[in-house]
Amino acid sequence: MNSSSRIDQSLRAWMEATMHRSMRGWIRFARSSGLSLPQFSVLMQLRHRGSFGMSEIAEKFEITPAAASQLTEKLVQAGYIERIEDPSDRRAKLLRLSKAGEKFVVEGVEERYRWINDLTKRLSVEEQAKISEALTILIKAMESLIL
Amino acid sequence: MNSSSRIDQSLRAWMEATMHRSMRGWIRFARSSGLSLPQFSVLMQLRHRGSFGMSEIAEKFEITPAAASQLTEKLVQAGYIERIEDPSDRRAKLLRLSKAGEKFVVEGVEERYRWINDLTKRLSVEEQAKISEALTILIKAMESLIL
DNA sequence: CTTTCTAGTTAAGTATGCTTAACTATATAA
DNA sequence: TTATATAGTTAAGCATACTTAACTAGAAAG
Repeated sequence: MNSSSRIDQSLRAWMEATMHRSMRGWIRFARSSGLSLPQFSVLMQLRHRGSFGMSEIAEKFEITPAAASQLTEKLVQAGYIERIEDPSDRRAKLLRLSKAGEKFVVEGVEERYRWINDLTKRLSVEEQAKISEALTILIKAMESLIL
Repeated sequence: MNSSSRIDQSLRAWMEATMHRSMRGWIRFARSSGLSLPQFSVLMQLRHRGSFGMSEIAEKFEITPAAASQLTEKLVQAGYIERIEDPSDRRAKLLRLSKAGEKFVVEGVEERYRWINDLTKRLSVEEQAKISEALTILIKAMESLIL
């Protein structure tokens, strides 16, 4: 079986190790800011992909449009996102991060990934170069995988 | 600021990409099996760390002992974990995966990481070697970071 | 032996994220 | 123009993960 090849093993081991750490930080940050995990996820998606329609939120998170509407409502109330009318279709709404939402998410990401700094500090310049190269390859392969 | 160095950027980009994909698969698998995300997380922890006491669950997930008890109860009912008396302290319970639980989690991990296969198939042998080497360095650094 | 502390359970109540159903408003098709 | 489909909202109800409080049982300390 291919799944037990050396590189697959390494990738899995790395992901196991980082996922735990990252998830914990993520959940903590969301909670400490008074947001639920789904709410925070919506903000992350918005940051990642720019603006979104309501129905795309519903689809992405596999919930009903009603739930999506309620979910985003709270984020609007909190001032993290703006819900504007789509000029090309007046039924539709476009959701996007507000200035405050942008700031909030960036801070969250910063906090979640602070440990990466501690990690890379322990590496020599040559090691860093090797890893950068490897990750660049991986990211490129990942992108082509999605398409 | 150090956080904008090349390697940190690569690591973040890679983690952003993989986290999204992995999380989605994780949530899907948990849901499709009728487990909540916290319940599935407990199973993952048990697999990762062997057996656990109830209070450790509570601590790990930052919930009350009462909640931990209720959480695990469902997993016992479902036959995924065994709750046995700690021989060294008869108040305490040791939680561990049952045979069925073990099988279930392994299948879940398999499903979650299937895409890694698709990814590595796209890489040349040299690329794979480079990445394996890089990841090995990372994993080692990660381990020393935890200590 | 008695007191106090610790591990876990149970029950009742709360919070909330989700669903369905009914609705408004706009777009599209006949 | 009328009919149908689509985007989103609102309200009511449900499921459930969580809390607190009261409890049992065993360990540790006096």
